[in-house]
Amino acid sequence: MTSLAASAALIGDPARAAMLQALLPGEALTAGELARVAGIGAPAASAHLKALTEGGLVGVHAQGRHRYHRLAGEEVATALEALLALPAGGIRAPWPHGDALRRARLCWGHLAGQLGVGLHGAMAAQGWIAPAPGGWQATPSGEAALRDLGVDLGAARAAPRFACDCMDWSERRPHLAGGLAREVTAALLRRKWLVRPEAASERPLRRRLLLCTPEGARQLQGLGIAA
Amino acid sequence: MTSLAASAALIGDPARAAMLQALLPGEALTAGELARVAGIGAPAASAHLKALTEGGLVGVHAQGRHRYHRLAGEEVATALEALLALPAGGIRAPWPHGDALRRARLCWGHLAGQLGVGLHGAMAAQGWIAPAPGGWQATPSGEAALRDLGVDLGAARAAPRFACDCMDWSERRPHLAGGLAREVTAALLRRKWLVRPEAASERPLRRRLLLCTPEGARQLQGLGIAA
DNA sequence: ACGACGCTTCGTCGGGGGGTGAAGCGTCGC
DNA sequence: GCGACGCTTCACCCCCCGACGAAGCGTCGT
Repeated sequence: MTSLAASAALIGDPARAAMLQALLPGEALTAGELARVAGIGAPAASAHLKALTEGGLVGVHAQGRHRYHRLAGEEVATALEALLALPAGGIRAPWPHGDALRRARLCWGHLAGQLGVGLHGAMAAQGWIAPAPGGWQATPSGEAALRDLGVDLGAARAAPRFACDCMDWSERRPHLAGGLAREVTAALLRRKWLVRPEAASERPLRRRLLLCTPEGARQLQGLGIAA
Repeated sequence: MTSLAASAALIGDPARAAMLQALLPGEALTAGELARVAGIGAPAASAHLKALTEGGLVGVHAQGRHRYHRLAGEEVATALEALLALPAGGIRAPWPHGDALRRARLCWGHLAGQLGVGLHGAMAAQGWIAPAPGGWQATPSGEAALRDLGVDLGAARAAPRFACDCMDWSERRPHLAGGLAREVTAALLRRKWLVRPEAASERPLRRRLLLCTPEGARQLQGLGIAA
């Protein structure tokens, strides 16, 4: 079996693909979480994760009775994103976890989903951020606008990365990540433009759900972010 | 089935992967050629090609009783290259077609394989070529050196693309493509540094084999190309 | 020390997908 | 027009892979 076929076959199983997609944002997830994401039982998930690990696509880190899995490297994320960019039969498969999660959710503490991608585009379009080596920097006018929004730029700069792209698995386009993205998200939550649902379900994906308030929708639309 | 799993599963079959790999350089191949490359019968190849076409990975062009297949687009090549860059079990699978083909072969009329990749690196390292939008340009000193080699730069510039990168599937690194690469290869063949084997086998891959003469190995080594 | 919990391994089963051979269809060459 | 040729479709078979249940192992909480 050639290397190409082996790698692709590893990703090509629906359960493994769901796991990898869940790992794409960079978070490390436990075997149980990945089993629920993939919609399979623990034994099947264990077998899949073993295959992914032995295939060099996933790295494992044992911590107590949990085993945390993450993508093995940058090339793996690159390959997954390249595959996500393919037409795949021409029809975008419906995302099984509902529209709400696709609309807005947390990804490493920052906003992802339609709103995350929209926010990224709007910030770039309005000149709040400009490309910089390894990511983005804030422009002077952007700093002023962000401060008006209540963003703590000092906290944002304290993060290891100020602002960089993070592939959004539901939108297939990058949203903003890094300290800036986290602080912007925090500011939007403080302003109650976004809220976390009351009863966070036990399902890991649901725990990341964000809801956009009517006031938030109005304000974000005013900033040029498509509702 | 999510889009990721569907695309990857399409590539993940050994026969389909072999076909896609054969199409990676950009050449259009007939169903029969692809069947031989994949080592399967015509019916199986037909089914695989139908799946690849319906999946949007491959495009078809009927010409007489032949049906020519090529990769559907740039994104497909990108995805394949990203997958080829993965460790795939940590071990590079042995290339079943022998070392000779990996060492030097034709790819769209230009040199590929170890020598192709090495030539590309040497030309860049010695400042013969410099990055340009969409590919490479020849520097003044490079033009002189190339003319000394007997390269017809006029013919090279007449090609639709002068010089650009082409992913080398055996080396996993780019070699030089475009009009310049084709003319350089022609010059090396004229100088008998490279020769085509006497009896070109009927197997399509063997038809592209190039052999490096002792004189050629010496000369190329003098140019900084690893033997 | 005991049970609860997370995860893995083993054994077993079932379904789907890839393979071939035979047949059918359209195109090329004499 | 006839066979040769390239390719596709059809029917069929078989193997492999992924699912689950039960059991085992190690870790955490009390």
